[in-house]
Amino acid sequence: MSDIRVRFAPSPTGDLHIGGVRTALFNWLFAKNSGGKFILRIEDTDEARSTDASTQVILDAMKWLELFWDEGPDNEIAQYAPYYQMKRKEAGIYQKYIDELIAKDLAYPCYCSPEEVDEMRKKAQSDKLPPKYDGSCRNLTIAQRKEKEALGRGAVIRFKTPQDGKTVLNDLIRGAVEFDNALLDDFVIMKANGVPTYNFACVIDDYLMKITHVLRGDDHISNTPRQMHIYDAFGWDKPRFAHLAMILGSDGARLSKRHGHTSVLEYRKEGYLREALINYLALLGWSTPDSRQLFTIDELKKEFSIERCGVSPSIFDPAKLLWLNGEKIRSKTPEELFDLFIDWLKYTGNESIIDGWNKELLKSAIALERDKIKLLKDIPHLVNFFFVEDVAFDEEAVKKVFEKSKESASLVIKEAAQRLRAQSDFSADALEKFARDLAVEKGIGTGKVFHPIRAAVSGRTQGPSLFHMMEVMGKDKVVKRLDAAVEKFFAADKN
RNA sequence: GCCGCCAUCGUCUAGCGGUUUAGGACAUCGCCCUCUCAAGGCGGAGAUCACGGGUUCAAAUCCCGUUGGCGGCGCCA
Repeated sequence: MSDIRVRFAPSPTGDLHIGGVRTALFNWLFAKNSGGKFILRIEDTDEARSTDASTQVILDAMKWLELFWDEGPDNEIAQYAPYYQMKRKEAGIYQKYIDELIAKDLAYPCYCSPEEVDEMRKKAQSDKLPPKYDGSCRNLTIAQRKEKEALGRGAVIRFKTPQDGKTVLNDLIRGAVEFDNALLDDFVIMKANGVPTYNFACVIDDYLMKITHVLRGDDHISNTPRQMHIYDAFGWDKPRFAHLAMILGSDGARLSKRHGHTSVLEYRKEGYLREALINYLALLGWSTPDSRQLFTIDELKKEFSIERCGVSPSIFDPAKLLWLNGEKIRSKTPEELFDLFIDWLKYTGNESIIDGWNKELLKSAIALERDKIKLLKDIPHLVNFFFVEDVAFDEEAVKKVFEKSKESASLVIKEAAQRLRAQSDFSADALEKFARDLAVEKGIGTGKVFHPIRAAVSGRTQGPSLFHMMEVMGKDKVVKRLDAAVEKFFAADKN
């Protein structure tokens, strides 16, 4: 049993998106790989934007992907609970550490208004300096503070950031990254409303929850020196940091709505399998020396390592995800696929699609079409012709197969309708023999026999292997459909 | 503007100084298989390893610079 503890700490301000899941996945894989613990912590300190609905969506998405957490919401370990930062705030956890910092003179109240601070930053920027808070309130005397308070000015708490020297982050993925401390300002660690800011709450919680490795997107890399200073202020050991390269959209810009689906649940709705999404995401920023593509989730848990994570950003490629989904679908047994399809119908509220459909027939039909399924949502269209009362003939089938060679099509369908009535062996093999014999007997090509039968029975030019399809449909239905086709297209013909 | 990160086929990547005519996968194209559509098999095209300097007998691999992309610079996380 290792002592490794990692966490995924999303803020519930929207759906769980692709980048977020990738971070969650890598943390989870790392925990599983090392026998460590995976913790889920909800960072809901943005009161304006955080919503319960959003929290629920994140939890649901994690559960769908089966990225189960060892500790977190619904699985609270007393020693570390709660796992929601606002609840932790209410428990006074952060205030205690704020007080400690103030007592040590490592933090101080700042009475400047947001507008005033904004001015400072603008001025610094116009002087070609990094935009910084100017430290006005850094060395206020007690009397001066009282004076400001008397004026009714609310205060935030700022951290006294060291202004000398450099901070070196030894990133597990990137190596040493240096930051000049003079470029950092006294950032806010507690807002005027008493809620801690991200950079503070994150450190306190990671410390309290005994997080050993912080694996996160590299959009956090410049936050890291600030957080490191807080660890130092308390004299705490720091976790190891590892910053993952970002996932970008097709145009190289940050992944967003205009690149298509960004929410995990949208992928679920489309009929992607969790294995496909996980396998695909694992390949975005991680690889093995042999550049292998296909992994089961167990294999991923076994193979994953932070050392093999890449440093350069990657572009999200929907085409490859789609291919991977097909691969995963093909690796399922017909029973598994059937269950997956039923789950998908329930999830999307589309159960009525299969009303009246025979479940065994559906299972067989899915099995027949498996190689063609890219998304679970493809299934209804691929198999619905098995179940309809009257075959819907698509125009192409009628034109290409019935009208082009009307004479032979008519002959074939009429013969088939008549003879198959008496066919006792309705297995695919027997049916194929029947069709081939018919072709020889009438002196026409097998194509001219097979295609009309397919069109008559399914209404389409494309479909599963013809004779397996007929076997699965069964004699009654096949004969009935052949009769109907004769009636509809060839009734007037003499033969 | 300041700081940081990054830079190999269209895309994901392998490569960690010589074994490289830069390998694999997706996408794309062609052929084969074949009752259709897929799936599968085989093959093609696709990368002057962003550019420019070094270091070295030898560089995609190490160093510096340039350019470009991205990220951060909030009482957002």
